[in-house]
Amino acid sequence: MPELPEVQTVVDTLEILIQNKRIVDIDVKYPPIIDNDVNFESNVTNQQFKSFDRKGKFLILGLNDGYLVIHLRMEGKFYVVNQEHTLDKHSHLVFHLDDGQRLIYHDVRKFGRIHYVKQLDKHKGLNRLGLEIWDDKCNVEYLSSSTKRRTIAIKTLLLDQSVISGIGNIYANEILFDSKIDPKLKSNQLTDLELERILISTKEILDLAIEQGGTSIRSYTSQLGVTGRFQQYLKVHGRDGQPCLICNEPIVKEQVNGRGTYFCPKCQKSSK
DNA sequence: AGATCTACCCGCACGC
DNA sequence: TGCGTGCGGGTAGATC
Repeated sequence: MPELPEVQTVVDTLEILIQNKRIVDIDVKYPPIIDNDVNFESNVTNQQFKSFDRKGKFLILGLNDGYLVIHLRMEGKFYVVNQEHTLDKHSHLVFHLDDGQRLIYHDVRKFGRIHYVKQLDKHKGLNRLGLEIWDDKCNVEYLSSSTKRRTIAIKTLLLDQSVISGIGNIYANEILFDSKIDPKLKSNQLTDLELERILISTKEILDLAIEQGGTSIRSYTSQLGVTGRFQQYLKVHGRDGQPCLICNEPIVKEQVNGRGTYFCPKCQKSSK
């Protein structure tokens, strides 16, 4: 499933494949993918792809006028294919490009959303995002301003995109294992030292994951022919029942706020 | 008002 | 083989 590093991979790949290509026609095969009203096709047709960015897990494709703000959610992906390519039933949106190729939005579970906006500050989801981990302002003071008066589990807080943007379930599990913190610990019980460890682990893990092209789990590949290699670095996610790589204690899986949570009960034991 | 919780979207994978 | 259920990112709306 695409998380921040996968989205970055998609951005980088699309920039190479469709930079300056013009959209000559659009087929919307499954309209709920499009968040806009009926004007989507007329707003977007005849525009070129000019810029390629990411904010949190949102993909931002800049056009001559306005932007496509895209969230791939669980299984959204893009393919660039030629005219002969046969579309399967999960291809929901087709951009016909001026070089004869087609940009396909493919999403088995139809969870992804694509929104056209004239200005980026008009997009609700983007406006809600907190700082990126690489932002100089994303320090212990910033994080503790969120944690100190909140009682939700620290793992739930890490998944809150309005605090630090871009951390998904896989990485939240990996970050807390790396920083040896109990995922169920209440946010307001963490010390500044522990918050500092979280920030360091988050940066290290996301940097490595981006370098490795993201994580491919289940069916997800960011682009035909591109497969993430981060899965081989996963230390706890999906390893329930298997020995902890540090202490050999079996990794435990529990639900925390409805999300699958993997941790080592020994290494990540809370003293509180 | 702000924090937290719950339901919802959807289709595949899995287990009985 | 077939049916029920778990899964999950973001958001809307309910509830505390």
